[in-house]
Amino acid sequence: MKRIADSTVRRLSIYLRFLEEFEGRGLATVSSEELARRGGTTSAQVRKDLSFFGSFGKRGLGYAVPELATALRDILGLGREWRVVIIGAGKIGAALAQYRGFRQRGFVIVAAYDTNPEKVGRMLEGIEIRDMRQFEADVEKEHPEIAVLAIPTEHAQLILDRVARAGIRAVLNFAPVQLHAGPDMAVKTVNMAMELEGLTFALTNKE
Amino acid sequence: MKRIADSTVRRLSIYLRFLEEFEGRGLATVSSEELARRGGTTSAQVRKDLSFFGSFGKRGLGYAVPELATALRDILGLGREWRVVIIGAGKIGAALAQYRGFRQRGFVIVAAYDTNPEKVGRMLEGIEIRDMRQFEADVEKEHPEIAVLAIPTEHAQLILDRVARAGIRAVLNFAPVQLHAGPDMAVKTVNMAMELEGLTFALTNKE
DNA sequence: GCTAGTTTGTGAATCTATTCACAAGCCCTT
DNA sequence: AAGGGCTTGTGAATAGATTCACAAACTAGC
Repeated sequence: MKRIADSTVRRLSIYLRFLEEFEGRGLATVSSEELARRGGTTSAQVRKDLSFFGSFGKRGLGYAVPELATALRDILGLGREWRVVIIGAGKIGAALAQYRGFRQRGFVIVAAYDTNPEKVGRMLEGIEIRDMRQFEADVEKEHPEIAVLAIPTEHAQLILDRVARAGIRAVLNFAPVQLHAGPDMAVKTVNMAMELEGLTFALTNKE
Repeated sequence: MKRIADSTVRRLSIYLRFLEEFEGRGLATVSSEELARRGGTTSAQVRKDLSFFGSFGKRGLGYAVPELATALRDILGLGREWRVVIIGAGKIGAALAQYRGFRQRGFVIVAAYDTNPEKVGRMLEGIEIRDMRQFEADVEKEHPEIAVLAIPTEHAQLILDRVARAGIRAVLNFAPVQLHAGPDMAVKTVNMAMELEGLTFALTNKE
């Protein structure tokens, strides 16, 4: 398959969100124009994005809402459940563990891990906190597909390597550090400090 | 000033992080090649990024670490303190309130706001939780520059409008929704569900 | 079943970002 | 002070993403 740009995938997520809203309201069809307005882009962009994956619309009419939603869920891999482990049972881990957006989208958090013996054995928002030492054994048994790193910067690369060796191929990283991984890994970093710096840059260099 | 791409600003943040690490280790100079390797880009990209803002290096030698760090802090607007308010004293608000990366970078969280009377008056990680009803009056007195939205999706656009009307020009949004704001506003959205969807897309469409 | 009014799908054109490639400048050695 | 070895800064070339623009395909009204 032709390589799809990251920005395209992000927009597909956005479109899907609106489609689900429309689905809830019982709307039957939607035009690229309407999706574009809501998503802050252009109708040509919407059509181009969709055209990478097929022909979903009817000329003169638009897109059938439930069908397009299903198609997008398929494309994004959301037609199934994904098992997620959270590594790091601190405040960020807790915020993620209770985040409604995850379960809504089919992400099931199977466990949290920590090295702190004070925390191991307790619960984090209803999720069991396990000893990081049993991580590899658990992964072999339970086969989670995604790991979320909510740990201090200094351990992030080490833990990423462990996660990769254990066989998990997708990682969402919240440590404010650039991680390096092999080409078979999908790693996304959410760096809140960096986002804030984008804002201060904008404030500082305003016209 | 010529418009600078978002991706360029992100990379400047990354370079700055490495420079600060090098500064701590007492290294005097660094080459674009070295910065590129650490930051996962190319040396030409590093030099091009910096060239938008001036000439910071010495040919044959590289960049003086402390000087370049200072220059980048200046460019990114990090040479000063920024006052931040957190709106929403839930789990995400708590995670942000205690996030070390912020204070390290000169971001001072002056207050958190919530509408829940149970929470108002209590503390969130050492930060006072105030009634959202006093938000506008407080902003007029204290002039925070940045608002962080850690609130449910359904209120996000309404609160953004209030924040804008109160005179705050920069917003970091954690609600998983596309927000619309005037051109004088700088709004960044961190959408964790969307990042996860980028991962499931990668896992699903692997070669 | 014909016409008017829409809206898609997609090549071509444009715009933006990245990479190439090399002259110019600096340090160090001799 | 001259030559060799690096590394920057930057136009030119390339690659990538977005927008334009229009033929093709559909609906509805008559």
